[in-house]
Amino acid sequence: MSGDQTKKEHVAGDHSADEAWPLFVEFLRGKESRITQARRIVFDRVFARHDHFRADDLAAELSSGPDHVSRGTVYRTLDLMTQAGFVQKIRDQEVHAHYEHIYGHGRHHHLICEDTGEFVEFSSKVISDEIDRICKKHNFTQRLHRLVVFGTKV
Amino acid sequence: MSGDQTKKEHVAGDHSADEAWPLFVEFLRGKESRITQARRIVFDRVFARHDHFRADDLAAELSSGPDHVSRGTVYRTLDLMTQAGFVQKIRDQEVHAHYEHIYGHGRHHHLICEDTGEFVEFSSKVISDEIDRICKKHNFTQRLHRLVVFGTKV
DNA sequence: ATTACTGCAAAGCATTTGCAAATGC
DNA sequence: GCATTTGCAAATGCTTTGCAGTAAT
Repeated sequence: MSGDQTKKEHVAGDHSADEAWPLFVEFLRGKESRITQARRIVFDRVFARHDHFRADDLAAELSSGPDHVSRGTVYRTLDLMTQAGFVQKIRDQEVHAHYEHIYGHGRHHHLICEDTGEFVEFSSKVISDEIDRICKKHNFTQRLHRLVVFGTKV
Repeated sequence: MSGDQTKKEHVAGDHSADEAWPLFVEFLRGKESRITQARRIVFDRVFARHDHFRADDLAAELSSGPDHVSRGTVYRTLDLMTQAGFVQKIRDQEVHAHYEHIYGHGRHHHLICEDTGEFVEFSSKVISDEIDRICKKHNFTQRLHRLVVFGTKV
């Protein structure tokens, strides 16, 4: 294992949720939204996990047991937490699979404007070389990579 | 408009489909699969488009009219074309949204092993700097970027 | 008390699948 | 003629939503 691989060793009763919670409270107050039990439960569970997770899994996890929170509320809370910047949705914008034909195209990447939906394609040898280097370092055989930049065209 | 933005000026009766078709035929033969009308229609339509498209849109487009092909067949053909390397699915692997909490985490990217599902996180200043440079060049204000590398861990 | 939030179950929606009929070989 | 593929419609699986009841302010 390569030394710089991000390690995530956290104890179960991680207290980062406790640290972060007041910030979420502030965020909710700012939106005239309420501080509820269900939101606290979801918030804690998100911070108890230190991996990527699916909204669906979290919802399933919380659908039974003492800290019961319904599916709908889990999704709604996750959305709030995303707005507040506590979680990131790994696949924002792209709700469904998109395709493009690549015959005769070079591999390229996209700048996607969140206002208009326009996109600009670009490619960069600097980036592909760097990715090659990183893969080599991690003994990883690359099949393809994908880079998307979200923002706004000024 | 920036000069190097990829322009895609193609005439309607683009002939790249005709050029590429024999290769697809070869691919299908190699799999003992059949060369059918429906496949040809989908193939042509994909090449007639020069933008990103959704499988669903294409299916809707082909669900009526003279060149009728059913939804199921569109999806199945798109899958074959992906295997054959004529199209790329912009969002492969990730069928549903994943989340991760980012409080206290630096922005990072992932190498995802397609065999085991394992992933390695990494970050690279070289890459973020290059992206900044490209955004600047295109007068683009970046909100976030996402980079994923698919492959196998050896 | 008022208003937002929750739980539930139903609706949505892209995608997949089963199966009888059609088509390619 | 036989096997694969198609079309259709039903099923799937995640996500969203409407609404009546519940909790927060």
